[in-house]
Amino acid sequence: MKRERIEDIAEIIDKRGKMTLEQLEKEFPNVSQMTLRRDLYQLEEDGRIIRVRCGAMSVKEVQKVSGEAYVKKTTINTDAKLIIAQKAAKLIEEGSCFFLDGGTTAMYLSKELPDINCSIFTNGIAVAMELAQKKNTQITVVGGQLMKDNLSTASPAAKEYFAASNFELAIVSATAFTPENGFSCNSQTESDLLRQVFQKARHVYMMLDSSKIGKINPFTFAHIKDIDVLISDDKLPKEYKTLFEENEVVVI
Amino acid sequence: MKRERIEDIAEIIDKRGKMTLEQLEKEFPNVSQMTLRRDLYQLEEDGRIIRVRCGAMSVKEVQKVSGEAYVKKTTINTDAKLIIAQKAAKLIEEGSCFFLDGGTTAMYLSKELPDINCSIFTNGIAVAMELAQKKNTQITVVGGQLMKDNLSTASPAAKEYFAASNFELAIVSATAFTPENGFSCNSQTESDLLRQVFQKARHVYMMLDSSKIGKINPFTFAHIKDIDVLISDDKLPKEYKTLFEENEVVVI
DNA sequence: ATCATTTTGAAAAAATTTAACAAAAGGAGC
DNA sequence: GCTCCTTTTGTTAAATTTTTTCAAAATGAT
Repeated sequence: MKRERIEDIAEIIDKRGKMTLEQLEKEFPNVSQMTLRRDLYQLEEDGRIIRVRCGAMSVKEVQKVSGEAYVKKTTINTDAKLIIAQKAAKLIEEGSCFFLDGGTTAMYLSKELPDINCSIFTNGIAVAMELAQKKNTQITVVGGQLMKDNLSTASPAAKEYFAASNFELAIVSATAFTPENGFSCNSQTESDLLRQVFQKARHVYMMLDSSKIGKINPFTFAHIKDIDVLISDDKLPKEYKTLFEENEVVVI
Repeated sequence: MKRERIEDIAEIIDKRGKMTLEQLEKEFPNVSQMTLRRDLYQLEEDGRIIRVRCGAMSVKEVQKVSGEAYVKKTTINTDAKLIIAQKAAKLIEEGSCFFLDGGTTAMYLSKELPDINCSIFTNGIAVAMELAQKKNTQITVVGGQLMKDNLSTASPAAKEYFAASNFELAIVSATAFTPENGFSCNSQTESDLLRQVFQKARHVYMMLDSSKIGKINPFTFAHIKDIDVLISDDKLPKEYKTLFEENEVVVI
């Protein structure tokens, strides 16, 4: 019972790389915080995790990123992004073929994604590296100039790039959304790339965490009517939900 | 002053593996605890340490503790690769524009490369991530299918890809070399990509650690006459050195 | 030399972590 | 099944660490 729980904790920390105590409490609602703390202590003794402020991180995670630079994960709206990623992961079918952007939410999705046979196009190199750990996925990186802030690539040559590629689904996220300005991001080439992607894809799933609503970024790449499914978190305001639904967007 | 202190802190933490704030205060008696905290925060952002309760620990240390999976790969002839990388780093000039492959040696080079203004094309996503840390480099990722074993991309569409790109220098490494079979690797698309690169580049620097000499891989992408400079380690046999020099290759 | 920006220090405020002890749960032996 | 003993767990309070805040000092550019 105890042993089992500790195993579960280790596993979940390995998978997510990092867990706050708060998150662990949500995962294990029937034990107290103190018990979880004691479990973490033991896992630290076993050398499987490193306890940090507010939680713990996986030793494996640190080792994994050893080749590259270990980049601190952004903690902004972590929970929301995770929830969205988990929802999105459930929508991916074995054998499918889709485009995934290079954002933070996509990073979470990469981790949550089961190791199924599927083919993924991405413009995020961190996403690509994460996906590379899976055995059954086929990954294609869209080349182009690297934007250091989000580790994504974008290139005006995307059009030629996609000429011989096919994917029926695009899963992307925006950095800002308003009903008037639609979905926007802060890079023109990225915006262009996404437009190309949308032309190719038959279906578009938009991952949008609620903190992005009401914000505007310089480059709009899509409007409500361009997407088929909106994946968001619990805090999505009702009026937005109905707005999307009125436009025939499935809100999850 | 600040930068220097942060460097010192990083060094001492790397050296000892772990430092409490209390210990750091003794090491740096003329700054306040708060300053040290802020320094640690920054080092964490840079990915060099992990802050834990009461202090911080070195990321390197964590990797050492039980890091066999990834480290295994990188310890084969590590010294040789580092030496080669350091030699290569000295050859890079400010403002230059070059192609760098995605191999392990290139990874070392990325780390050794000074943060100078230059433009780099690469097909290695781990290399790209490493380079992304530098402020002054411009990075372009060559897209294509991702090979999970070496985290490199390659695509038959490379030709079109390079159509509008220019670089005068290519810095690559081979996984095998014999005088008869030339430089070879074990992926056909990678081999094709490198041939394209060689057509574009005016000069080619080959990084070859001595352990690769005498080995043959399935796909040859270059011969002695195709390269201009050979960067190797101390264990390069003399007969090979003269062989290269006879073919007008500069051996470093 | 002056102004703006960055860095630093001190103390208060806000956490999180540890400690302590009692209650509950398991388990061995009869 | 029951008792005793050990292990595990939960609650609360105490200790400690971390973060925040704001003003002073240092730095650097014009």
